[in-house]
Amino acid sequence: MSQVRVRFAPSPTGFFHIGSARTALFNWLYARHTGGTFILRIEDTDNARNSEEFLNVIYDSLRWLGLNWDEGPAVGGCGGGECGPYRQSERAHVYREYLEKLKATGRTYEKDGAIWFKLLGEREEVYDDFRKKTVTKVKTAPMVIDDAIRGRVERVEDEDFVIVRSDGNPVFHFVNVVDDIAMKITHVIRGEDHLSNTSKHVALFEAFGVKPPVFAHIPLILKQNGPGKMSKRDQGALIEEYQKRGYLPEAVVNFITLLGWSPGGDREKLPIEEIVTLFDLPAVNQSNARFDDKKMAHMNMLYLLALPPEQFVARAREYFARNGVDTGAASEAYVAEVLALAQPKIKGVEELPAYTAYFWSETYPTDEKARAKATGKGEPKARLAELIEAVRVMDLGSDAAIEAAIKALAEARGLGFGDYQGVARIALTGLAAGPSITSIVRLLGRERVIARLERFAAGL
RNA sequence: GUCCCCAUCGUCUAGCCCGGUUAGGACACUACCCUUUCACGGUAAGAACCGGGGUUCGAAUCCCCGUGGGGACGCCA
Repeated sequence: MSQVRVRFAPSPTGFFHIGSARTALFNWLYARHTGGTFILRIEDTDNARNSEEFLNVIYDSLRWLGLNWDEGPAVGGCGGGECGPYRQSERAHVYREYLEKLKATGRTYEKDGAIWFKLLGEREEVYDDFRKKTVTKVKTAPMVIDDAIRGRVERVEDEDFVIVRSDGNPVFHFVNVVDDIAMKITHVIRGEDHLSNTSKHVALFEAFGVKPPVFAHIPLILKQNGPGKMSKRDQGALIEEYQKRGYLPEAVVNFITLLGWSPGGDREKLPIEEIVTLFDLPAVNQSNARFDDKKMAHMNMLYLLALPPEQFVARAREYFARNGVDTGAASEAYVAEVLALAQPKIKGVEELPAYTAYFWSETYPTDEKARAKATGKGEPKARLAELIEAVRVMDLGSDAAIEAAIKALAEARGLGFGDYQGVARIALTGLAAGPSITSIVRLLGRERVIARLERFAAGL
């Protein structure tokens, strides 16, 4: 059995979206599963839409997701290889060479300054009512596509098509096939939107006298709301966005793996090594999947929860730095402790700034609804006054000590812990929800706690 | 319009290939439990085999038709 060689061939014409990410991922998984080679090829044949910025987004997103390429543009330790260059804009000489080969077989002709690929068969002029023009139809035998996911698919290709534009630039169908031949690609794993193109590609492979690779057309990702496939403009479509929002790449990878593939049974969260072991083409679904941001967020939470605290803190710090979240004069240890406290409570790192604001500064927003609710019943002023007195002499050395002190206070008055917890929380944090009140008191320290309680009581 | 692909809870899916299940899990939603708030966790509930024909003792599973969804029909990729 020859070595598996797969390629991911994006074109840098826009931001890197989730559909591209999954195509890249499935190619990568298949390469890793089979011990094959994962090639990155940049399809930047001149169309005036390519940009260096988008190219970097591709590199950046792939690396963030952990999809390292074995051959391709040399970036950050990835890439290199025998079949370069890997940017189509640098492969003009290859296309010229293959074009000559094709010309020699008599399968090309010129028309309107462009070079066309000639199909074999009887021809007739037909008026196409849909496209409102006369076209030349060719009676050809159906092209057979051997698809690892869909089985045998037949499609009739019945019109010649352009392979080199009148400006001299070769067209996608041509360069795609030429590069797949030149790079010895064995499996073409791509989105189902290419299935209809595949008959063109098979015709080209045959014209070159090359056995076509195994095709594997994976289902599309549909937009969450409304009809159609996910596009770059849809909510949650861009990989960059998850990166910015502090999602864990492992979680994103795990989630998109599950869009169109399943390890079988009840399992969903599984380490990438295991996905690599279990992944195979025939197990890929044939039906399109609708994107679901809630489930994505849930997967992220699962990974966040499982992260060792030091790692969580490191990621959170990085997020803070990137987003200019100011932790004031807080010490490293204090910041780490606050973040670790938040880890099991939040769904995503992006919630952190709002969730922890009161730990960094004396000016933090107050949730007025929560304030009204917390102070609307009982005797908040009295509870606050009692608490202030208690805190003055309280042992703040541990959560347990604080808890014991508040419980003792409550008991002495025939009240419950909750009678103090509620007002204390809104006074100290401005929020209805958060970490345990004992931890908040301990971390804030006596002075700040008393000051905040007094200030809050004065406002009642 | 033509061609191609697809069809299990609202969503992602297991089961389908190799017919016999109380059709399973997860997200979301609801209730309850845990609890010091909020989460997490736990328990429970609701929720699906697109329709119609076949084949068969028996069909989610095999076949056909319909319908629905998606894609392609560029000198874009």
